[in-house]
Amino acid sequence: MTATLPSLTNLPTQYDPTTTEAKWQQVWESHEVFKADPDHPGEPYCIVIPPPNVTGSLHMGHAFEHALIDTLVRYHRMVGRNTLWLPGTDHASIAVSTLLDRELSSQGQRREDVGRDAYLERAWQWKQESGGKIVGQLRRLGLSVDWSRERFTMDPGLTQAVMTAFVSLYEEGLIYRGNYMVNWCPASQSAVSDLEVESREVEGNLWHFRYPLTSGKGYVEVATTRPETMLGDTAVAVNPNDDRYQHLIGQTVLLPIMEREIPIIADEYVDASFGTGCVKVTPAHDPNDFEMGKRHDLPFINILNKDGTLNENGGPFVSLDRFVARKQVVKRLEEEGFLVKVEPYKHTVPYSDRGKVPVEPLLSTQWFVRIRPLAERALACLDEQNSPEFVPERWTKVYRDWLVNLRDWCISRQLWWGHQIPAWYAISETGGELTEDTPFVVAHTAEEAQAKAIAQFGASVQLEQDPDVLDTWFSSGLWPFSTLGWPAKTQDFETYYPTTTLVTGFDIIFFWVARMTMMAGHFTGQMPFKTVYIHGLVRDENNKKMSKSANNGIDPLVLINKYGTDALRFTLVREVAGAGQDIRLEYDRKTDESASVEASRNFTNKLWNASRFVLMNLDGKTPAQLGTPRPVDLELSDRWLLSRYHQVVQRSREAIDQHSIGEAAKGLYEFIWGDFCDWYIELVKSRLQGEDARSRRTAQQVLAQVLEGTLKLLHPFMPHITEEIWQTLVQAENQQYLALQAYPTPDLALIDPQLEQAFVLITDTIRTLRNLRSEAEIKPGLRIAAVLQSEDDRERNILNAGRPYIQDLAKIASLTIARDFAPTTTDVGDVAIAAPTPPSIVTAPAVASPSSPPATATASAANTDIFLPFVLLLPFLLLVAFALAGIVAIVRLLISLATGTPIAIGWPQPSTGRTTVTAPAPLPPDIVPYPAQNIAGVTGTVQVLIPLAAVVDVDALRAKLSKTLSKVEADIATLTQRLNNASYVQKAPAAVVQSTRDSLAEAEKQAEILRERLQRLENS
RNA sequence: GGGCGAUUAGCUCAGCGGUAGAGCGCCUGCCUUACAAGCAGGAUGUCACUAGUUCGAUCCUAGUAUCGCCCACCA
Repeated sequence: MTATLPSLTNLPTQYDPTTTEAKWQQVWESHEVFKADPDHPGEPYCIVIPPPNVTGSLHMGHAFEHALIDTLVRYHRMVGRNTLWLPGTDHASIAVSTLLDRELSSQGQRREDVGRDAYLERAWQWKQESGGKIVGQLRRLGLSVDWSRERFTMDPGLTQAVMTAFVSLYEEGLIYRGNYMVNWCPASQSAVSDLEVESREVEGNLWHFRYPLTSGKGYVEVATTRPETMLGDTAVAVNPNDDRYQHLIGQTVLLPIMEREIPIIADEYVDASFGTGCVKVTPAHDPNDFEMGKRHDLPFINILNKDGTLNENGGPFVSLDRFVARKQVVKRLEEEGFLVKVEPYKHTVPYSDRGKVPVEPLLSTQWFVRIRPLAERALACLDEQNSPEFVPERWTKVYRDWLVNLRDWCISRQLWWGHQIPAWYAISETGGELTEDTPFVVAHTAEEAQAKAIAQFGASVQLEQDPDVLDTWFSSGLWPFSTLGWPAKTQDFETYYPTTTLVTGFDIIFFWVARMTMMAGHFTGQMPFKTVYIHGLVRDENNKKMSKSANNGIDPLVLINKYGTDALRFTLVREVAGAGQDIRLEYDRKTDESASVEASRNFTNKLWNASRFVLMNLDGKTPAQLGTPRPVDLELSDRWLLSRYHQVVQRSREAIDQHSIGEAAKGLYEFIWGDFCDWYIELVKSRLQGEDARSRRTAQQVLAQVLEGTLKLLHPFMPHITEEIWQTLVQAENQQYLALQAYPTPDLALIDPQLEQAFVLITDTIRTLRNLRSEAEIKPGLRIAAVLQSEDDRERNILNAGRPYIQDLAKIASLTIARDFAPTTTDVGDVAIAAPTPPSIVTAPAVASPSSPPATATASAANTDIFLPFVLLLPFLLLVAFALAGIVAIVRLLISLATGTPIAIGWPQPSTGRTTVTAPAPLPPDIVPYPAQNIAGVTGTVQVLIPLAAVVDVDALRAKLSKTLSKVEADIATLTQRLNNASYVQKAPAAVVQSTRDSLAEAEKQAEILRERLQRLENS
């Protein structure tokens, strides 16, 4: 047994998440509880983890995302699906390279100094040592992943998949190599993809230059934000329709400094209305100019080295850094009179995502994926089958628009850590050097490449593998199927592919989701997942995006250590009701406290203590040993709780099925804290302590049954605490886990809205009584008398059925339920002393329960504080009442008493149950005298009175009644107005109109009661 | 320049055509034998603004404002 059954009396009153969570994480993993089995019955349910970077450490985004995924996965596992959640990590080429390069440079070295092999050795060593950090931290989240299937993007199997994909795409002409303009990051000295570039708005300048016409007849004026690029200008362009410059087209200008004669060309790209309408053209350093250069067959002059310094084409500025050169170019142009003006100019500059420096558009030879065919296929799946389906739906458009505009993908990176490109160059064909024109072969392995090359170039061929590695996202794009064994047709792949749901953030739709759908569409012929659940970001306490650079991250481990994993997870998940919305996490950086996580922690504690209470009252029996309660034994509160329970079962399942995970979490919170703890547990206490063995047993059965079901319902959200309690509750044998139990199924026959509605009358009455007590400052422990009056038979029946509950929870010693008050007010004060001995039948309900001491005892206890003559007077008053009441009432009472027939109540019973009410009370007297001194409230059409010796504060009471009355009168006005509206009555649904009529009737009754109350107050 | 989201109690957020909800915070009273990480009671809102649709709008439509995000090659 994993959870020893603790001595119940010694269970701590505070739940300790730390040891409990560590214990279950260890047990689940070591017992391989979440190991998937392709032969398991049930429809497969598979999620692959969005692989975190090996460089990473756990941040709040991970915690949030994994909390969501784990909730889904655990739920579906319990629902009976054949479930696999596959974990793993991503090699993060650029991030790791940056890290290692920095380490090297701190030792005064560059990666070239140590060499590729040694560098990679360090990288792997680093991966072994610190790469596991994130995985260890993930374990603290208690995820139900299958660790036996953990993958890393550079595992042999996944590398095999990458090679297969590359070679196949190459052979199909979907990968090509060529000299094109790429985004060059001078910091990492590598090409980066369009996606790895972010635009930043900067306060820059716009420099205006004059380029003299070669003809000597004047100048053209151009403007630029990057003056140094003028060194590589090879043309000036104007719009072909720009009348101002028609005569210049075809002429030339003399490029200052470089003294190069360059043509004036006409190109549609130029916007005649912007600036002077003349544009300098630098085909090697600007994407638009590159296109113009191609259109007009201009020379491409590269002026930059890989590190961002100027090369030999930079003329006098060779080897200067690009930004130093910029200043000097401007200075020189100014000196030579070519600078027209400088104006401040706000514009966007592309920055490298990783390197955090401006990228340079640079011509270089790179590998590209021809993206259109792949994108078109993904688009077809989306348009024809809405696949994948995005939740929330609005992301579909974002995804779609991106695919439509997608351009070829540069996949080569001038780095060493990653999948080295499987292309081998026949350097022997180009004098032993690797040049742009060196012929090459593409192959899965070096051996295969050798064979291919020999066939092509002869036995003496010398090969050299392409030094570059692939963009990390190339391998990530294969993740949903490479992790399942592709390209091999493994059983895992056959069973779990395509996966079910991908859960990720919107920031990753382009990077990852689209790459996966494109790759999967091409290689597997289907979309890799059925749905994509897009969640929002976790923002900090100031609603700022958490980021490393802002240093505003909130460490999940700090909160886990303080409040527990379950509390943190529940907080994150319950916040997410509006799916896809960002969530804000409350946090105090001085104390590392979070009010919202604390609230969830308090909830775990509430569950813990409620469970303690149940366990302490089951006589050491398990739910199974106690068995299911017999329907005939179920009391009103039992049936109410079961109705509430089955409703929450139904709602939880529906909510999770619709990805409304937050709503499910909140529903469970309310059920557990509100229905189960605040009401049901309080209601059964007297039964558990009482002498009615059958009632006690039934209460135990219901408690046990509902607690166990609730633990199952809550388990996907709070896996540790529920497992811990459940193990104890059921005294689980070895290898039995809550995580593997069946998720509850609602029994719709037990959901009884009418019964719940009736119960609300009882709870509202209790609330009203408590309210009155509180306002009259009656001591909380004091048991008092109270009168409930309603003309409605049904209401009185309900109240009578709920009599023990009302007496227990509102601490009422003697409760009178009356149809009406006697027409005369009696001054009861003096008569009280002379009251005769009470007939025993009347006080029976109060005496029945040990928790309700006899009225006389209460009254004597009350004497010290508030004199309660009414209690003593009751018998006498009742005699008066009998006299005043009609014969009918007496007859009814006598019949009821004589036959012992239970009083039927006015709502339908479950088909299985007998129509009984267990409340032992006799039929209440119909008419009672009106207590002269009292405080009163109203709920529904029930008048609630507490007789007092003296009303403490008449003014306060009057004010309160007046306030309530005016509120009710306002309601009456609105409702009347609505009902007087003919088109409303005509057009609105009948049920709505009826409920309006009911509301009006009730409001009018309330008003009547309140007016009468006020009237009596004035008279007293 | 396009597109998206948000705007509801002091704070964090649910809700959604039929008389406004929760948690936290606040006020009052309680160590009531599961829980003070708790219990009971209480106060609090022009549902951003303006028009429209509707018998009826916090909810639907169209604008406006503020905040935030994404995308975009105007030198």
